Amino acid sequence: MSEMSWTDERVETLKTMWSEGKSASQIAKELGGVTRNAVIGKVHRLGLSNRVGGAEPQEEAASAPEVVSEEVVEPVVEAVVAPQAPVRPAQPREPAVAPPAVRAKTPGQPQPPQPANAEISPEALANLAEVAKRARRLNLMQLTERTCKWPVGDPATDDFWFCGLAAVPGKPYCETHVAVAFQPMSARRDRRGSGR
DNA sequence: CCCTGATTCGC
DNA sequence: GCGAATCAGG
Repeated sequence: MSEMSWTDERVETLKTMWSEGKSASQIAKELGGVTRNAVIGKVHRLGLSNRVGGAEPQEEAASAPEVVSEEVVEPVVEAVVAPQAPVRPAQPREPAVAPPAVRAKTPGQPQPPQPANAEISPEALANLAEVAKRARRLNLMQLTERTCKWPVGDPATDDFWFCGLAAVPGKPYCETHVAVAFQPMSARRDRRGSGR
């Protein structure tokens, strides 16, 4: 049944879809009975090869922008982020408890327990509270390679700072924070008894 | 490995 | 003219 051929109608569909930026495989699927190679081959024979630029328009989804006008290049000034914003630490060699999962927004809300304490050893927890007092409370700009970059508080408020104590060489945090950030997998497992 | 289009060449 | 196979690239 069906000698699948390039009828006027099918060619029209091809032209339309191709000009709309659809990929050869998409068109082939739509037409049915042909492979993307067939579509590409036909496209070339029809002379409507390159539509724009070259090959990348992988986009296209539910919402089709329908670009009918010219493209307007507007200068976008990206926000200049800190030199080495450490909020998302370095390489948790093992697992590492994420630092005080810096809350996105929680204005006016105090943040007593920084990390989800449930996973931290009592010792570390104690030091944590104590070190908070000694913390130098540095801001982003004051951080250096040798300062502890453990974030404290809500970044959205002015009640936000970094520990700033002497960091362990090679690590982004001071000893106390390294202890909570880089916990061996085993240690964490031990501490969590229940669950699922 | 998934995908894209481009080319080749026997049919 | 057609399109599978192949190539070149992301």
